Amino acid sequence: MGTEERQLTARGEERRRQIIEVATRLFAERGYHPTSVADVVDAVGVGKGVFYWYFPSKEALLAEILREGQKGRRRHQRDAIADVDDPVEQMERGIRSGMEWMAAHREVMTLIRFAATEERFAPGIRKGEAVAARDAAEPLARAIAEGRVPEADPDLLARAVVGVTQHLSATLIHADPSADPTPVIDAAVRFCIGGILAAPATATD
Amino acid sequence: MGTEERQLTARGEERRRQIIEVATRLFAERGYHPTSVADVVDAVGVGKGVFYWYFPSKEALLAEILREGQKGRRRHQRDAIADVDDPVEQMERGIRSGMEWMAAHREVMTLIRFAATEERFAPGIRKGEAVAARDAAEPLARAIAEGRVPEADPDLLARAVVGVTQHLSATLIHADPSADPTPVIDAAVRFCIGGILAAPATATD
Amino acid sequence: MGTEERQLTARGEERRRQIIEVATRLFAERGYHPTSVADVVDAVGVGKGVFYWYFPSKEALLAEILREGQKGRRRHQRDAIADVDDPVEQMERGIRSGMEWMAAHREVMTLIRFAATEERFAPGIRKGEAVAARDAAEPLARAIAEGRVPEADPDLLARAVVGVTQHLSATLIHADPSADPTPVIDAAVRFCIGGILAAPATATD
Amino acid sequence: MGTEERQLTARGEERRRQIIEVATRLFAERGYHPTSVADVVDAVGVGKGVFYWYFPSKEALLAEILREGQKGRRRHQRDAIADVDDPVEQMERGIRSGMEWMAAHREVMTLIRFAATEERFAPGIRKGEAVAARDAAEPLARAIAEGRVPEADPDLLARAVVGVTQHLSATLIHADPSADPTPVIDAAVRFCIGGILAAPATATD
DNA sequence: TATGAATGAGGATTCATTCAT
DNA sequence: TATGAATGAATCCTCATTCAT
Repeated sequence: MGTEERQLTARGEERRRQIIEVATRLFAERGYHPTSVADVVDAVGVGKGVFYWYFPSKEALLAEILREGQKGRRRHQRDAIADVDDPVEQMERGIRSGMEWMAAHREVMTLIRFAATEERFAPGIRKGEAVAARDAAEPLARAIAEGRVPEADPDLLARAVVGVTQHLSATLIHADPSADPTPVIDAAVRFCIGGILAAPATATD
Repeated sequence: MGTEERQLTARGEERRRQIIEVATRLFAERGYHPTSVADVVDAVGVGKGVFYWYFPSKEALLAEILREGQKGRRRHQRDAIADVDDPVEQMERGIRSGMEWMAAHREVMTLIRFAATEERFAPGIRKGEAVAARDAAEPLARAIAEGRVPEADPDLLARAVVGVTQHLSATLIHADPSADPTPVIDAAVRFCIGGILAAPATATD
Repeated sequence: MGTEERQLTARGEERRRQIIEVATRLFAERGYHPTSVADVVDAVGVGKGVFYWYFPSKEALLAEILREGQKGRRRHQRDAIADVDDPVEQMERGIRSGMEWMAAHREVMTLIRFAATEERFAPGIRKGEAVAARDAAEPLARAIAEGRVPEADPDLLARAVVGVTQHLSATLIHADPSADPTPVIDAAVRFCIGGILAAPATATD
Repeated sequence: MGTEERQLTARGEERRRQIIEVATRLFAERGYHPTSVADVVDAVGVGKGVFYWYFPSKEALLAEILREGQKGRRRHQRDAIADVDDPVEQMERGIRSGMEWMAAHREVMTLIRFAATEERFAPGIRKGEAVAARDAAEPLARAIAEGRVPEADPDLLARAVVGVTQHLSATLIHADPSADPTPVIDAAVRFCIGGILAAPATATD
């Protein structure tokens, strides 16, 4: 009976969640590798075996955290633009909601950024990023088709936006979690929309 | 006699450099933690003692790689704008040269991004980033003062630029090192300049 | 209440038997130590508690399998010679029936051979072997007394027979369970009878 | 640098041998699985890492012991019949020398018998046994061709001989290592030669 | 009877670092 | 300078067994 298909009771489900939360915090604080399984179970206050009752390996736990994180971020962003039609407003809302999510989940974001640098986890991250870029590229493509945004590669623009939002989150917002992130988010939106609307270089010549 | 102040012969200097290069590659490929000192010395083809002759610890080696990397990037960027006066052109040249450097040093960039996620190395990275942001903020501040760029926090704009360039490097340029990075760099420049020039939100109201 | 004296219902008896059979198979296939109690209960499709309801420990389960196996083999052999008086024919029938039993219980035989090599279980195996040797030695002693077999140590001859039959079972018959074991058994009988009837060394001088 | 191709110094070679010897003893005494690597290195009086300097794994160490053992037994047997031409005398000498080797290496023999019962090691053992059977079958085939031994499958006869010698070694000789094994060996030779010379069943009819 | 959950000692293995030569 | 060898703490993981329900 593998760990995967195990049917958990309510109590079990709670334990599992607890481990995920504690591990997310510790991994983000001390790093994935420097944090041992023993650290995690000690922090949870259970025996070592419990970990392996719920997860097949430390690696699988991180993979799950990453998967959940990327899924959560995507859902949050989708919900934020669900009731909007205008593609430019969708873009703005997407940027804003993405940053809000990151501000609220800075630990998961740290792990995602870590995972992107380690070949064992990078493929999963890249896939999630590709999905996110596709999500963001859709309104962009529409806006371009409508002539409201200059012709450009929507995937590239989407990735540029991700770069801005992720980096500002990581360096400015996460640096002081108690501060109000709104000004940074506003600035990020402005910057991104400006970047997207930038007339293509050729047009300037 | 500590490792730090050791006076190396020419041959020693070469060995040291060789270790740094091999380690940079291995750390970037497999991850810092998953790569053992044994892996490094085996790849270099020397005994373990050699490693500890040149570096006091594995951690110190990574720290050195990071330091060198950040220094190199800064120098490259400075050189690129040395003979330019116009702040807007400085910004553009800075963006461009920064991305060129990243394209040519993707292994070091991977390590920098990793190091930013691990508390042991993060302070050094943050310091380097702050310096980079200050460097970039200087022409920005000048441009703002000259009225050529709308009023905004130069540090924030600089960081947004770093986010764009770093992310596009990591996801688009590094993904296919054999492809010509110029189009991506051009688009990044356009995006960033557009973002910088974006009229402040207040102006839109 | 110890596990030993537990009074089992018919269903309980069946469960117990099922565990023994599954465990015998798994132990023989993967080895006793590499097979975990979890493997056994998973294969049976029950929870872990069930195991410890029927057996006090994994070790006790193996001991029981071994005891049952040795008892079964002995009974089978005894039944086979019950209605024969001639000691030489008894010997032949004993060899034949012993090999038949081994062919039909190769998993148990694997466990017996394993147990003989591990000090925790070896004493039990040795005792069983001594009994088997005594069983076989009895007709031998009679045949020697009757002058139909040259003077020799009956216990040693009995053990030689066990060696032949067990090894041929393990290497030739178990190697291809679908093949007809009769030719091998015939040859074993011939070899053993020949060995038993061999004139003592002294006679050759 | 894998453990395999490591070039050892004289001191290293000695260490390696020491580990093999201590492990052989402990594995045979307590069983392979119940003996931990820690037990081995403690008995040798070295740190835990030493083990993995010389062997890639506990399993590899056992495999090596088995390989060496089978090679040693074969060499011993070959040497014993090197200067003999007569196939019947070769058979006798082979049986005798095989048992002498087993008497002198009862620990290795215990491990071989254990390994034959565990699927991870069994293939190697079976291969070794096939070789041994082929070795023994050669003089047998010759004797049959010369009409000095009745027609029979030489491989089967060879395996019967192995069964006799191995079992008598394990149960009678190893039981009391201080006793003189000669009488048992003599009896084994007599039994085996008798078995080999036994007229085929068909001839009796 | 039965199960899911928990325990925690123990096991194999790794690895940064040191040391004798 | 350089190497092979050694160290031993630390790591991930397993597993026999127990327990609450």
